[in-house]
Amino acid sequence: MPDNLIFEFIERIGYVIRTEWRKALLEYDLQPVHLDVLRYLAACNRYSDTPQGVAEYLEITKGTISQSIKQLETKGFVEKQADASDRRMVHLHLTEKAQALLDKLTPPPGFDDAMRNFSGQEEAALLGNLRDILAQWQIARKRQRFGVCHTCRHYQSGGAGTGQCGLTGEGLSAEDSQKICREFT
Amino acid sequence: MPDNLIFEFIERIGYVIRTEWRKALLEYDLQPVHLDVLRYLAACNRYSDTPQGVAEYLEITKGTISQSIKQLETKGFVEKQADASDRRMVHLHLTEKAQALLDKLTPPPGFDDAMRNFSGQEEAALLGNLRDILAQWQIARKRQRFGVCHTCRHYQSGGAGTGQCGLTGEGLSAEDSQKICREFT
DNA sequence: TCTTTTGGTATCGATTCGAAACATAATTAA
DNA sequence: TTAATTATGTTTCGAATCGATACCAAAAGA
Repeated sequence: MPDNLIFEFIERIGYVIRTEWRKALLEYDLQPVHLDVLRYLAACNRYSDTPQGVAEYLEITKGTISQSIKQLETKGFVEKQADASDRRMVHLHLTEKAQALLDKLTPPPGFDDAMRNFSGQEEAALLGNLRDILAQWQIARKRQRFGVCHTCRHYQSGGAGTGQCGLTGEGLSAEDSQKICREFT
Repeated sequence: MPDNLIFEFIERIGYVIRTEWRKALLEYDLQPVHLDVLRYLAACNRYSDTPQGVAEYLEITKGTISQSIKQLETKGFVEKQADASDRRMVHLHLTEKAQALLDKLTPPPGFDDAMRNFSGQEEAALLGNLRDILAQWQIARKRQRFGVCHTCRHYQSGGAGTGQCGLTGEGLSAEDSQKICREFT
């Protein structure tokens, strides 16, 4: 059962990642879920930086995530900004304090050292395999899909990495195009 | 930053694993930590199937794990057995109900499908890489080491997969030798 | 206009988790 | 032997997660 072994190792490494994070977060008086939220906000685009977007990505109910965001706001890691056109919506922005925390904890202490013996070729192969597993699994799960903007069906290239979203009509910078979008199709 | 990308993918797959488990466990009225405990007990040997062993492996305080084990016992997934020689110690055994749950959830639904396109060669390479990362990281972390019995310094081979533990002097079956031990050195 | 949908918040109960205190048994030192 | 220390496990406390549910307000549709 080689499939099972691969699963076991990914799961165990994942567990160690969470353990390292949990211990590191104690100093900041934060819970694991808070880091998950911050990591998502750092990676998502401006259509997806709302409580609902966080809830869908983390597959947690919005009522629950509302509480976690409240904590993050109180502690100065997140700022809320009302949407200009839709008064129901709230956009969430990371503070510098949050960015510093992410820089420190991604990847967690020691992980990079563990990769030191890998060649560039091995890394590329490993990365490709992991990407495949995740992509195939996402398809099998048939869940709400999140994807990187510039690989979306709505994305219209405008050259030099910039583009336009066919769904909203808005222009997208090169940076925008690299981020995760909840409207991804 | 290819290291970072590899980390990101392992972390994300790990997150999806936990999400699938969390949803599946709702039906059984169990929390994620309960499955972690059951998985450890299924993999550890008779020197390590105690509350303390669980706590060390999961890197959670023993007071916390004591509560989780209480739940598992009440719900019929675990049975406690007093140690014959040390009256402080308690050994934890999985019930058939627990074994059935593990069989169903490991790996979680859909994961095997995601591996379908891999060749035997690719799988072997991937497995080797993951094994390396975990091993190197464990060394870098310098934490309490857990390891498979037959790779331990105390293990003395007796042929045909069986052996003897140089620490306790006890005989070890072929099955024992494949399990995780907290006395691993 | 009326209804439905969507985004967000608030509250409840069960549970996790770290921390600390505690009880008991085993081990070590005097 | 006796006393101090260490190890295993339980209990209790407070803060937080999480699912479930109800609720409010704004937007979208009929």
